[in-house]
Amino acid sequence: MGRAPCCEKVGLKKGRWTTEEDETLSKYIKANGEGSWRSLPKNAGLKRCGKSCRLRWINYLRADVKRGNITTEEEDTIIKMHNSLGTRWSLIAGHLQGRTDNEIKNYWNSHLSRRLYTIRRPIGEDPPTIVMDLAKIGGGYKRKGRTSRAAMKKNNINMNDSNSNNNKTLSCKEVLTEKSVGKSCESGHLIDSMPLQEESMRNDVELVADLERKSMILDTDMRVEERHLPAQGLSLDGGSRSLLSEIERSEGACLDGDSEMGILGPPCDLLETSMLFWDDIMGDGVLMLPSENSVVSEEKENGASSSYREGDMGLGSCTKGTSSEVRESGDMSSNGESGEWYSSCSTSSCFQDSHWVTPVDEDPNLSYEGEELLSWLWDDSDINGVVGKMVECELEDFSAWLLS
DNA sequence: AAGCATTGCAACCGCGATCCA
DNA sequence: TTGGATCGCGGTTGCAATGCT
Repeated sequence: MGRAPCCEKVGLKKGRWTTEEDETLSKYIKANGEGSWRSLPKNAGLKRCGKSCRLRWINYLRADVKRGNITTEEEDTIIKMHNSLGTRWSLIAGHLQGRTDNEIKNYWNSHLSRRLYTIRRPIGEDPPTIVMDLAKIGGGYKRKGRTSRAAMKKNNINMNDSNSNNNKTLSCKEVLTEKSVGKSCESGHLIDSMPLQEESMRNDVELVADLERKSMILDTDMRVEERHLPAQGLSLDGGSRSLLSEIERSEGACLDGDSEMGILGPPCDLLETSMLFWDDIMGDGVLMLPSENSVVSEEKENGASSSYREGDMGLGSCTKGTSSEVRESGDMSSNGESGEWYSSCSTSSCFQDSHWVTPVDEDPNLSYEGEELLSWLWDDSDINGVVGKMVECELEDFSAWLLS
């Protein structure tokens, strides 16, 4: 026997709520309080499912629901917390007063997940993981379809501002390797349609770096031993502490109370499989290491050898598929030349299973050579060739900046 | 002006967690 | 202890609105 329906569906209204329904629901809850959602519609005289009533109340009718644009500060918080928590929207919403999980989820799916794009390298290859802000990179990207409602209200959106200052525009088709485009993904079609401005590259990289630096700082907040924080000018506020508690609870098995780094310290022998992140490139000196309990899988096909931590894919989920599947799914990683691609969701994949964080200056072993990194960036053998080719747009500036 | 493509977001759905008799 | 009821969450869908051709 299947699960009983949450409510009697016959005769119930679905779809958008009317003003009258909103008023009825609001009046009833103000008079009787929240709860008893199953019986609420009947008692209130609404032809709605109890779940629908609850959703409507929580997301829109409650007095403390904050409407309007997500601010840049809120956006930062969402990005940071998503890095740490993944898609635990209700938890994230708990740290944004007046915002609902549904709103944040929608904002992420419609804005941030499209904008932030992670290019990652299988571990074991001294890999940077680079998060690129496609919206920024594609400064001249013209979107189709509706703009945000908030933006429409303001009626001042101008997606093409960056065009005006650029002399030469390269299409991404010219910039990306054929192979990369062929293995493009959801973001790929975005790239495909976006002109890439040489002039804006440096600014774009800096913007992304700044964005990621902020994320990294929060990750540092959450994961590094607290005694390291003052040296970085950081401290744990109340929200961070509670968040840390959540992380500890959810990742209990990953905590290593005996490690020399304290609450979330890294065993040094994990350095071999370390992952360098964008902030490393930026010189922030923060190294993230994989979690101890991550599974390392080996893929050796067609002569290509690489390893991948399956746990990287966000809260334990990992999908492996063909390029066409990846194309549908968003972020991606290659396992080399095997033709198989791993898809993941959003920037969180960089962090969620990277449980160990330490300032580089705490450990002299944690270093890398900029030249090697640049060499890797130039590698045209797989997806990273995308980066190489993008860098090609402004190689001199990028090289000077990278090695400075 | 019409039709199509695309987006943003409200709402729905299924399922696991929790409550409680 | 058990099982039904309820809650809460995250993923997904549907569609109105908008821009582009």
